[in-house]
Amino acid sequence: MGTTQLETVPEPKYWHLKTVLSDALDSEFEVGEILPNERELAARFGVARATLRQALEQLELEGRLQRRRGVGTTVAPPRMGVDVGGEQQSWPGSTADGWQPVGCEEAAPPAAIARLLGARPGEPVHTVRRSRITHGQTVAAELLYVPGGSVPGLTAIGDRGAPHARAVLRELRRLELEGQERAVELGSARADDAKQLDRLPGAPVLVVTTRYVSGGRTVAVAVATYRADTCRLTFGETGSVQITHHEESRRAS
Amino acid sequence: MGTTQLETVPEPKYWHLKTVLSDALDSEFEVGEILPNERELAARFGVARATLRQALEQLELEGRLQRRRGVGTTVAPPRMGVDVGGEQQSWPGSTADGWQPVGCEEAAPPAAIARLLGARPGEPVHTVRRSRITHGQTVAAELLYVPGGSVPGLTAIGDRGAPHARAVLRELRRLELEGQERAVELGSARADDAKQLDRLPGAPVLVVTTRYVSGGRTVAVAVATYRADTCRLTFGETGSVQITHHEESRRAS
DNA sequence: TAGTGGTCTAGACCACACG
DNA sequence: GTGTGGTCTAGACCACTAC
Repeated sequence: MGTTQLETVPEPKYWHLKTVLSDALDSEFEVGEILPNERELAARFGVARATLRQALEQLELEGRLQRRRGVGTTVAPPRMGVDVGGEQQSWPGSTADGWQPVGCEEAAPPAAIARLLGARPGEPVHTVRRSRITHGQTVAAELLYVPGGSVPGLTAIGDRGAPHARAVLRELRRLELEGQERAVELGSARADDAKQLDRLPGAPVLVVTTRYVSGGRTVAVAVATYRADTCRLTFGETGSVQITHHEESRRAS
Repeated sequence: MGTTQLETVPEPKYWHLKTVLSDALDSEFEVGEILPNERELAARFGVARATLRQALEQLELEGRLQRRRGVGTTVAPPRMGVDVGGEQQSWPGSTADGWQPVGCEEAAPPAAIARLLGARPGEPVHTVRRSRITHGQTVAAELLYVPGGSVPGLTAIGDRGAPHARAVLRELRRLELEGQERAVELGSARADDAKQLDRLPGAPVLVVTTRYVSGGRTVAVAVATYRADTCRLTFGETGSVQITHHEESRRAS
């Protein structure tokens, strides 16, 4: 990537730096390769470390880099496409799509969720925690809120374990699914989700909120947080859209 | 929000600060209200301005704040739900959903797009630029790539204006749409998109890539960048999912 | 123990909006 | 001009990983 000094340009240094690094990643580095450390890079480009970090942060946000404390900065592989079910309506857990229950507890959902579920604020509901694992990596952490009224077959209060989580999902599948609504937005990982995703708290995540409707009522709400750095959410029938935004950004000359 | 000094805690100051500010936003501020400036806030909390900014950046990423240079920091309204068509397959521009053509030019698409379209690298295609305006605000900027072969009705090379963009869309609608695939990922705004969205370059955006299929071939590819700070993408039939991640984060006590 | 990225400081100057 | 957020610097120390 050379020892190029940055010229005096009207655009921010970190922005220019990002471009230079991005090009270098394409031409001079392999996926998984480790970059020189931040102090070294900053010196090489003649900028303060904070400025360099601003460029690295953007590249990490775009999924080009992966940084791990105590280890170093490596070139990230292209984002993996993760299907989040565009067409077919289905209950969570009905297919082997990489989701696996982690645990379950009875807890009062956030006020907004309680409102959606038509539950009294503060009333505890089944709260199933799941992980989605793709290519050996945890790509999403989910909380599924199920009011007791949706799964009347369950009597005993949960034992907080994966078996009980599976029982809740099993009961849910007995209902006829009439429809579901989905929304995607940007968020930052809470401490618990971050731990599950092997990221630091505050890491950028894509939050997928799903509302399950049966019998004209909202019977469950799922909030899944996907790692924004490594995932591309796909909705198509085949999921074969193979463009990454990173490639799109490099306009042809 | 008081003059509380931060105690010595094991968690990062900016993270704690974010929590404090978030609570203050809920209880002591109205939407649109302007916050004290950064130097004032930093002094009030006894931290360096850079540390305070780290907290503000996160809150802006989550759509809680809006910062404008030369103006100040204001409390953002809840994110608006923007429908990106979950069920119905439709050509772009077929309904009055807020999209409006801005211009059109003949240009060589990025290599990845050319590959998808089955076009030779470097071969120019119709490139339609559109804006999506919702509630008076530009929420998305889109580039729609249409190879000449997909719209044989068009003869003359474009005049780079909105009329020609409309002509391309009109011709596209003559084809029978067989299917479409969609993907969503996190990106940062290029300079041109940022300008269209009234944001600074590098602002976080949700990139929606759509592949349109007709006659077994990919006849068009659209890359739409949505403002991640102000938008929640909805895919449901009615789009009535009203939870925001911000509300979800505040777990009930 | 050595080396990495993560956090934090106390300044400085710049670009932009508004009166 | 004045005040705002945006950029940048040159340090310091901390938390974590791996040897």
